[in-house]
Amino acid sequence: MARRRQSVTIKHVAADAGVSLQTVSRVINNEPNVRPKMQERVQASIDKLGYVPSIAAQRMSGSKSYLILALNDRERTVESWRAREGNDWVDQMLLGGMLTCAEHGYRMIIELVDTHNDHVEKELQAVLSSLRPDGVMLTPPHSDNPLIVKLFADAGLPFARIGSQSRGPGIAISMDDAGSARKATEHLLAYGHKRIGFIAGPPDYELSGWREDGWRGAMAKAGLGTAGLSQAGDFSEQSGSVAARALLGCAEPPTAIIASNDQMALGALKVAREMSLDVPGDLSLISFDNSPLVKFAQPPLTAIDQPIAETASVAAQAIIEANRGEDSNASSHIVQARLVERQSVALPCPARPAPPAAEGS
Amino acid sequence: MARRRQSVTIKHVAADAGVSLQTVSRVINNEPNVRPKMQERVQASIDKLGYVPSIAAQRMSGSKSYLILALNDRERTVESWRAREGNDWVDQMLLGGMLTCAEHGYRMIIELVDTHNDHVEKELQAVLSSLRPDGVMLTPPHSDNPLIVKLFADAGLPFARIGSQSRGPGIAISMDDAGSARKATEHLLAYGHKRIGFIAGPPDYELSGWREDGWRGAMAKAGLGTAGLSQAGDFSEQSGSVAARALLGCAEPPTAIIASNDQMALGALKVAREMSLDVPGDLSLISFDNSPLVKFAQPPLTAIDQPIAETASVAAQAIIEANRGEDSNASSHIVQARLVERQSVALPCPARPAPPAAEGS
DNA sequence: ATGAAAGCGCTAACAT
DNA sequence: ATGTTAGCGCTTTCAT
Repeated sequence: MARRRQSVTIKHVAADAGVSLQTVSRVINNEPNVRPKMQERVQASIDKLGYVPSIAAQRMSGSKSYLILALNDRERTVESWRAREGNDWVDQMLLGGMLTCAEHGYRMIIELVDTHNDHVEKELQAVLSSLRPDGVMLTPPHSDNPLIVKLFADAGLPFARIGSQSRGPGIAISMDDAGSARKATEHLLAYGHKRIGFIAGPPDYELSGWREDGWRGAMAKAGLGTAGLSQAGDFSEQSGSVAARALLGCAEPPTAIIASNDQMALGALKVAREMSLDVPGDLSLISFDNSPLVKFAQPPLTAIDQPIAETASVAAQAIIEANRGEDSNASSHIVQARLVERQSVALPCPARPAPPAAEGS
Repeated sequence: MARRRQSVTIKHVAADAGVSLQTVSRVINNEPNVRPKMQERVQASIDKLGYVPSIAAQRMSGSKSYLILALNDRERTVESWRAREGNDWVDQMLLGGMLTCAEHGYRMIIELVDTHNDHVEKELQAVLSSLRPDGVMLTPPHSDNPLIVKLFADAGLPFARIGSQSRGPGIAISMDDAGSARKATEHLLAYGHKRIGFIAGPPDYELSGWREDGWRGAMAKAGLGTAGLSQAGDFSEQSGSVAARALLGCAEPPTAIIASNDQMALGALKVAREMSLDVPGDLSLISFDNSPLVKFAQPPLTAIDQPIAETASVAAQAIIEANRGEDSNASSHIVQARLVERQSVALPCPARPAPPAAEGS
């Protein structure tokens, strides 16, 4: 029962082909100095015996581990899994990252890190020691964590910072946050909205700022003010509700709201319903991320799609290139996001027969 | 830039503690024959240097790899990821499997296998050779694939067959499919339904049969017939619609339907809407799986929750136990599923003030 | 263009 | 209870 079948090693291949281990190694790694005939003969043996090198052994002798780590925030990830609300960013990372890795013979391993813990560094160092990955993908909010970034930089390990635009070590990969927010704002502007509210994300996520900047920029360009039209949340539905209440409760409420993520948009939608505001009749709504959630909302929400899969794919490619020593001069990438139109945007309320306003018309 | 920081090895620890490599090794692995004093001294050095053994090296010298493979069907998984419809079984497997693995110092790696390929065996053999995992988790429809099962059995590798009840090598882990279907049926029965339709899954999934059996059993026990009340689908929404149309279009249509998965239930829901049948007013509906999808349906669907996370957790534990040589006498596990009540079940249509029936009252 | 030898970090088997 | 030796499967020197 315990007799584990001895698998075929480089020795078997060498013996079968009647060559030295070295030659087999050269063939495996596509190294020069092997005559086509040899190459062919060895390859035949490899195929015949079904030989596949052990990555443990490869790694041991100073070669690659063909492992790429994807670091996610433990608490946030586990919570999202438990909530079962259809948030699928891990799946999208797998879709983009794992498949791209596989294409190049790499493997992606998800690792959850506990940032609250004050031994983050130790924890990460431990993962590196035990797995010796060839590269790492950082996701927000780790992508801009100086401690973490420094650690990988010092380790001389290629790493990608997803959702980060800051300069510094590692490859920064972001979607065009400001541009996307601008796109959303312009979409609303085109519908004739003038008072467009914005629910921002928490300040420890850099992208919160970019998205807000994009909105502000588009408003300014249209000659519109933004005073009293911005509220910050923390990405939770709850906080979206609070922000929406503040926005909609003021003297001159917005006719449209852009929320920095789906959850907060859903929170805003709830508040609209409580206030008997029809979406999109009385209030237009655009959210960021486009997780499955918003497709099933009532009404389905128009959203900026965050291209997580593509981002992860680009990250994987960049890491693999770095591994090959191709010091890709591009140390930062931008992946474009697109606006997915659904049914939460319409002409602004005042443009249609509206209920009498509370005061001053 | 490329100067990869040399990480600390067992040698450094040994030198620092002034002992032999072996002693350090014994401490790491909690082996006997180390005096508490020594143990303490070595541990101090380990902590001080932040030493963590390299799993590559451990694996090389005949020890474990601390890697557990989770095999998923490539096509089905990728399709589900691309569809972005909130189907979260991969996340749930990670939630249950990965966290449990982590608790025991193991790591879970997701691997997608292409069953359509006729070299499945080669593909799997290659993964085994390259990764040398300590165990494998099989998911449907692989759990009952004789070729695959035989391969792992021959390799002497501990493996779990998730969603399988058949005897044979490996640890079979299933939710109580028949029991759950019975539970769903009884729930409907309790509401007074007599004609309860069933949309079965495709026959290549063994659980399709069990679920149908459970329904049939409960009906029989209640003295009710099932003739003309069953239709098979293939787990797609489309097939659910077809099945529902067949069921609802007959002379004596059911007042309630149980669908073997969420997608098919959604298909049935769509048909009900097309036929102007109110759910649950005119038709009660219960689905299987309880993916996020059904929470957001209109109305939210009552469903049997498939406890994927717990199942994966049990699988991981079983594999790890097998690794420890604890030949757990339990070669099969059953994880209970529960019924989540939402708003798609009500009294049967004829029991309430109903629109005049087509004929016979 | 090929092969032989040394060693990666660790543990199993054998001393002591 | 501790240390020594050999070897896991592979790649890197360094020969030839």
